[in-house]
Amino acid sequence: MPDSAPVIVWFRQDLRLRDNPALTDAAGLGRPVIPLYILDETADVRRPGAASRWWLDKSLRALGKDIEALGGRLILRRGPAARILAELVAETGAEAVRWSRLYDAASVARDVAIKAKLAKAGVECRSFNAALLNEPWEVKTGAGGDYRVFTPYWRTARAPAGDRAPTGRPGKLRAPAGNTGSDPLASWSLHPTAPDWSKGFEDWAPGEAGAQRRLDGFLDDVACRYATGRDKPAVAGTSQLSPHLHFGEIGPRQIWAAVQGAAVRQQASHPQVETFLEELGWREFNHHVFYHHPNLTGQNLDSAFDAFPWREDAEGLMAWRRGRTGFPIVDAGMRQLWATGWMHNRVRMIAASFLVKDLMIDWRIGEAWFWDTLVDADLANNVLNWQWVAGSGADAAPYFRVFNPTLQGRTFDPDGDYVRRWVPELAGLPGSVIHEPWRVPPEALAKAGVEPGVDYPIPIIDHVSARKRALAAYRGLRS
DNA sequence: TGAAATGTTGGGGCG
DNA sequence: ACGCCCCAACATTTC
Repeated sequence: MPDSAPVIVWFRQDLRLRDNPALTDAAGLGRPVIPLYILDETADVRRPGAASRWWLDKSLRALGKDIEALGGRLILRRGPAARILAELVAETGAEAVRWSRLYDAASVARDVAIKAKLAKAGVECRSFNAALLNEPWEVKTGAGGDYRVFTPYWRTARAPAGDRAPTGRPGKLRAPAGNTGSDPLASWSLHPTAPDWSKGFEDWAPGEAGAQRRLDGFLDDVACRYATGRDKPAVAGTSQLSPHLHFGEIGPRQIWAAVQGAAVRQQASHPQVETFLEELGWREFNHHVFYHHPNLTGQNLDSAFDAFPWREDAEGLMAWRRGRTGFPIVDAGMRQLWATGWMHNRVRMIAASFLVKDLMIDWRIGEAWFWDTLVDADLANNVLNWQWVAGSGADAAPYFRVFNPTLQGRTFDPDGDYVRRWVPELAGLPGSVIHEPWRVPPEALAKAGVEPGVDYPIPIIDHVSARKRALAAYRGLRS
């Protein structure tokens, strides 16, 4: 290969410069580097939801600036990935392409086809792992199969099989000669207009620097009490790294290394931090299971659930989406999601349980809503976590485990601060009753300025009977 | 990474 | 002093 033939780095869900082996490899070739992002809305790959598109817009802007600082220029192109790559190869004389692997079936199929096509044209392609601690196919049971239960999976996968050290950032990027055409980012319309509903998203800082700040803040302050603090939605007790991880603005190897460093400094907090690592483990586990069962976006892992009598309930679904179910903790979560593109994990479980078990609405409907509204929407995590709640998934919560939204609220939001924040019409109620406004006497409600059914909905369903109905449906599956 | 129903135990009130 | 009942507290099981 001539020294002047460029190498293309095809960015996808690895929007960072550090610990990016595809970029490091390309930069190490000593040839001009063409960083590329393709907006491909024609592929079988599921199109990002509205919240994800908002994030992608900012993340690409940040990546573009970071690349400029190294002397390079991020090229933006829109269209079928195979065609765009072929065009760019023809335009620039590139003789190599580098990328980080994706693991969903549609992306794998696309990438395999692209690799074959480019190889045929004499372009050398190489892919790398930037997204996972372990490749999904590398973790194997004693019998050589794949795992479906988390604990034994994590026992195996937690131990580093190889080098888990993150790599650094390349120095200068050698720019290609000539001017390579690039779309203006704004022309992709990733940011919402008419209306711009993203006002509540402004606390996020998409991009590699924002991800690093988030990790540093977490390790300095929150991590040492993670196991106890993570379940309190009123408190910032989680890392909130999920969107950064999804877009690859930070990688799990970097988090792993940073946590090890921090844990050494604070011996006492090891169990707390171990719980956090376990959450990374669930992310790995989800990708592992999803890789080995690629049709789980539509199919139950446990096929017994194929016969489950899901209900049609347009009104209930609308109430759930809008945060108007009459169950304060559910409504608070759904409104936090709508406003900020994120929901605290404890509340995700409660809200998801409510949709699937109380309303008996198909988990796929909930999955689709989360996909559209979450900034951290990730196919493997979203699909498998929904199946986990529904009871159809891997190592799933048994179906009869039905969350009681009142008890969950009282336990995890004891003072009602989370509800008060996101359901302000209930803010005047004391914490002792804020999770069950229907039990507050009319005079007290009036005093708090709440008229049931006007300011705040009367519960759309009776939880006790809904629970019984769901359990009866579940029993029907067994027989 | 549940909740409710059911079972068991033991302290205290009481005749 | 003793048996009986009540019931809170905790444990177990069931869904």
